[in-house]
Amino acid sequence: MTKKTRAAVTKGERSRQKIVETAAVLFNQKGFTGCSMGDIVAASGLEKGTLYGHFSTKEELALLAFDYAWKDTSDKRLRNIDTVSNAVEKLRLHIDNYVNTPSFPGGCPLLNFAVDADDGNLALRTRVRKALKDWEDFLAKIVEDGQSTGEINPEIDPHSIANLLISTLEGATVVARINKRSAALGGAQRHLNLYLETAVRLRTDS
Amino acid sequence: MTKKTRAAVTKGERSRQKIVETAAVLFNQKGFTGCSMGDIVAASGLEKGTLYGHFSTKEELALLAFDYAWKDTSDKRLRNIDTVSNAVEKLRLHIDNYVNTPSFPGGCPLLNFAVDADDGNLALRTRVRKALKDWEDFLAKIVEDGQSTGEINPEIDPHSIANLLISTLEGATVVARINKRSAALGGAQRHLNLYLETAVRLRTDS
DNA sequence: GGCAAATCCGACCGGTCGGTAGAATAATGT
DNA sequence: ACATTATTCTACCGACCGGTCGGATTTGCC
Repeated sequence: MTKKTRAAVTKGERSRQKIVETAAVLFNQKGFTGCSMGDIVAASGLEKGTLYGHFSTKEELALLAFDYAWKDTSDKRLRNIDTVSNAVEKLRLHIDNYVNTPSFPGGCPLLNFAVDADDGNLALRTRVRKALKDWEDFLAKIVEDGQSTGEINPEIDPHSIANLLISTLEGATVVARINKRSAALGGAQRHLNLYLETAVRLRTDS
Repeated sequence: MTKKTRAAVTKGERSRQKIVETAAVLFNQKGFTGCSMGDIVAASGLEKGTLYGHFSTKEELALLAFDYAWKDTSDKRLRNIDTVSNAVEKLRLHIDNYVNTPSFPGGCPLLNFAVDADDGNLALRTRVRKALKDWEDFLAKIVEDGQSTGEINPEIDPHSIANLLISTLEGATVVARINKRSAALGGAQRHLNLYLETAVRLRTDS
């Protein structure tokens, strides 16, 4: 039963995971420069030497932390999207997930890391850019599929729609965070849904 | 000619101004925690003792720096708006100013300081919130005036429109910054202009 | 020119930063 | 049981952090 296969997970792997989870929250809340390795030590319960046993620099840890935070965020926003076949309905559900699902602690990681890493820190910026590209491509693909089935107006560029959805949602997130009220998010949702129905969805009659 | 009135500005005031200008750029580019007082010393040409002769803490300087950066940004976005009387035209011009005027070094200060200061730093957050409120009120006022003159659909809440414009523009700014391409800003402008014409402006005929 | 006030300089402070090294401990294969 | 390896802990490093302070220098006024 032991063989060469390990018992579930090794202890080091568990520590490693714990560090990434802790760092993801802290970096997302306080920013890369605003969060010290000491903060992560305090919050994780592990010791500094242990952290550097698993990751060689603060930046390397930040990259993994972003990946973790973004995967969590991304999964939430994509929930149940594969259960609806209608393209416009997929977009509406995505918007609803975005607006009504509690976010990763500290708010949208894409926003936080983007603003945090836009000066220098090339590796982190590249990671953020890829995350945005994946998101945009995912939405554009839905639109393209909708255009193929004749459900969506074929005259609109899929990437323009994707960009608009992302921009509006992220912007509303910024405003909502400043105001500490989610009104802006609700407004964005209403606006986008109306936009989808009036300009994106292809009218089959009238 | 000398009297008690000083010759233009005193030297201390010039230094003070230089410090604020330098700090505004640096804080906006690198963030509050990402920018050290040493950085400001190096960039301003003045010495540390001088900085603390004018400002007692880093945070106090950051408050003034934000005010400076925001005033500069705000002025640019409001350029020529008082020269047009039409409400929708004012909004369109504002959007155009936002999209096509080169921003303060480091990007929109509202965005940068908001993300930077959302953990702790109450004073700075309050400042940011007020800046957003002023902006929102300014746009809402234009909409209200437009409703009074019968130019704008009276059924839409002025603050909802203001919020939507701000959210969309700021979100496009985030996306554009990540991509290092302004495509998202152009897309946002086109979308908002269309929105203004189809849903905001009150049709007088048809 | 002289004098006081305003301004500036730069060495210095304790604390914290990211990062390191090696001893101590826990897990594993036989 | 034991040797080996994987993992963690503790103590420490030089650099830099925000902030201080007394002396040097400039400035405005008579």
